[in-house]
Amino acid sequence: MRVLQQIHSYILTRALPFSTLCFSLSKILSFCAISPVGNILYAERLLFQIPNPNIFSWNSVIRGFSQSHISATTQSVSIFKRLIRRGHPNPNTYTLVFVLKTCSILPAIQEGQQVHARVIRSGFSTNSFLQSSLVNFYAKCEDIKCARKVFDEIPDRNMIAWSTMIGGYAKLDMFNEALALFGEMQKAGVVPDELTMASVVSACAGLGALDTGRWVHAYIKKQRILIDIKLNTALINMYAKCGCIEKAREVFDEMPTRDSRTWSSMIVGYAVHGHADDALSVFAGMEKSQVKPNNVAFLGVLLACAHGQLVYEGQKHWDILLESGIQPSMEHYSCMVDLFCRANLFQEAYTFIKNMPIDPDPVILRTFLVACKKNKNMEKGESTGQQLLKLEPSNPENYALLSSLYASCSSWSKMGNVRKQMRDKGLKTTPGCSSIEVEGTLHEFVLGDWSHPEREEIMEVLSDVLRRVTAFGHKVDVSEVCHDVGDEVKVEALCEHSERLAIAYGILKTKAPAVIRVVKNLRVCGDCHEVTKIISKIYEREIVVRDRVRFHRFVGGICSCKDIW
DNA sequence: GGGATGTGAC
Repeated sequence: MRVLQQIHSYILTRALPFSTLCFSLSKILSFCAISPVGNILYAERLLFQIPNPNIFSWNSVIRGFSQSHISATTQSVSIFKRLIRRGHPNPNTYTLVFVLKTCSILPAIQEGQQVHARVIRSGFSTNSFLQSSLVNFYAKCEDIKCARKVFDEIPDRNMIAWSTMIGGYAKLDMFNEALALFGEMQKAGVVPDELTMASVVSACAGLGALDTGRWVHAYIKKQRILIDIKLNTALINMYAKCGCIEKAREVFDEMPTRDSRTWSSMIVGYAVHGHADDALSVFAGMEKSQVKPNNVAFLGVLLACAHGQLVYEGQKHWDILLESGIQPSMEHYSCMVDLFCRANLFQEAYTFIKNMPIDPDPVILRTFLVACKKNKNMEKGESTGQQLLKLEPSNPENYALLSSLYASCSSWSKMGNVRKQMRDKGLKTTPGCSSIEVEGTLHEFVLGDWSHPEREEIMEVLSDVLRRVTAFGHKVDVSEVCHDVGDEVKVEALCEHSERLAIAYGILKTKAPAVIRVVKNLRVCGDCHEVTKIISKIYEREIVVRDRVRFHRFVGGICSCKDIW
């Protein structure tokens, strides 16, 4: 940089002709216009010293700002606007690609749309770089329909265009669409690269589609597609999300180098599988290999401690988090509250929430409300519940939780009141739902829906499971679930959880030593894993329960109870 | 002379 500045002053002092000056300065510009921000600011100053900067000079600065730190990105668009106002030189395809990139990062929807119009007006519509850039821009702005429209209008789509569209779907949780398009890409005979495959693997993870995921992994190997850190990380995540934590570990172990995302994926994978000790040892390994733990790694380790009821370890890692200089997010606070609540440290949870520097969000309040219910603490529970109803008056889970608090304290009239409020507002809770794949067919179990053709047999297995688990010495806790029967409000002691139905079905349908994989659409409790281990011993089946809480964030905290069985 | 696509989360 210093050398470049010297060359710059040399050019100025020699009073070289304008044309030479412009050309030399644009060379300097292209070098300067690479991060960090300081260089780009220098490049920008240079740009406006040139009497008639050519398009290359403009492009260098626009590109430089689009690749720089996020805070300087808007500068990229404003320099483009300045170029347009001047009226000369005319932006070329490179200019528009750089601006579209910026618009997709910000995102700047209106500006991007104007660039799109300019692409058409300038007759650049057939430029493949601009086509992909436009698809990417609309996908990043979450206007997936527009992205698809641009994509469909490309006559000869190259690999990047396919890859961009597939990635766009995957980012927006449209996993089925992503996989379907990948199928079409193969039909079209276009060979994907490792970036395409990362999106495809991530789509399999999102769907919990283990069979497809395995096939995709084999395909990557067969096609000799480069498996880099990012693709490996996506594979770890996919296997972990599909309930195959051992395979996730295998991929992890075989990696030559790992970055912070790789480590945190493995930690989170163990955490959600209830393998608290493994999560802790991977975290320790991360520190040892001198990869700085990021916020997700801490999130994973705290989640693992909460699930495994490792209060001491959780608090220890909370202190490490504070020392690391990472600003704890709401999610980190949420994990700590969950940690105390699951361990039944009611007072600690209360004090922790009170001392938080930010106001607790609804997830934390729900977690605490469940703890209030368990401790039959009417006073704190009622105020927490009211706080929740104020914050989220349209979330049925809040009403359900408050009413079950009243039920636990036998305040039937108050409970009826809350239920009535809920009815008057037309709110209904989403029932828990779990699914299991048996011989290629997906069976879904929705709580309260007993229309399954084999319900009698499932019930038989279920009572057998309950009897044998109790005999094994595990304390079977029965949760109270409120049921509306017409106008009459009745409390029934039920102990229904949808993953139990799915597991029972798995036991009914398989013979030892089958692997039973269940995907639950709500958060799985830590205790569930413990009891699942017992069942798998009794029935000689390997049972894996994975949750998909990512898609149901709004119910966070609702399963924060120990009484899964 | 410079350009488009990907991974983790309560």
